Amino acid sequence: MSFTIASWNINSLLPRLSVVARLLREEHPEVLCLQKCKAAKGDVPLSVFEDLGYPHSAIRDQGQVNGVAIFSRMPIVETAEADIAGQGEARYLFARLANGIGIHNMYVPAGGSIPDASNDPGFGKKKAFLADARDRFRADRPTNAILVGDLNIAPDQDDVYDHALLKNQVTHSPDESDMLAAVREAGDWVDVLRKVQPTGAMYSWWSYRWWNAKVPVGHKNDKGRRIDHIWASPDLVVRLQSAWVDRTARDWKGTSDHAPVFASFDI
DNA sequence: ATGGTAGTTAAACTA
Repeated sequence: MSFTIASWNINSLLPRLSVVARLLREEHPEVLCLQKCKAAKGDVPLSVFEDLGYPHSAIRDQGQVNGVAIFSRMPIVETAEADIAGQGEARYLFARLANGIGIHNMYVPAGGSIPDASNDPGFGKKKAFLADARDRFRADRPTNAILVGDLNIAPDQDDVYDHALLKNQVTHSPDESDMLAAVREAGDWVDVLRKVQPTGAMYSWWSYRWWNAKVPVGHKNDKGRRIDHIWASPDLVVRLQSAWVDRTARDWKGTSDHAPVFASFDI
């Protein structure tokens, strides 16, 4: 049996219900994790997802900001929230599926505009979030688990279109890349997108300002960054079939500035 | 490419 999970920073769910529906109809993953829903829980039309074959859901909202959600074909048997770093924001949601797999859906703070906590409190908030996430996984090592989300960090050289330019910018600075590695190592997580494609350009986000659909992957004007991630615990990595970015969804009319990322497992 | 676009919301703010 193949189990496919998708993750997408949807950049406001309500104006993008039609693109979400298109993704689910075309790719029909078992689970879809969303970040940045920016919708109050009561405003999410669950019937739309039911009609698409996703009757099970878990939503963590924060009014019209942040917000994460999990939609599933199979029942969700357990959910948990965590207030990471005590920031009081809706950026993390856990769900255990009926097949036993635990899903960690995470939306790391973007981190301001200067990659230095003493000059930008936004970057300090990002670092505090990552430090707490690291400590939580160190204390409770995940098994039979998948972590997905917009982690707002492109850690490797090949995760950005211009390493020399971006190494001094938020999303690709050495400081935050090191902290992301610490989170991953604390949980013994494996980056499955890079397991499938260890080197070479791979991006998941392009600014609305700089997106150019005509530019091929890895071209110098393909101004993307791989900030959306899928990690798996070692016991699931041995079941990994494939992992990919659906870059075509970035071309759709009225879509998010992120592309959805996928991983499939032989369960 | 120190400009540019999009969403929420009604003037800036975040991304």
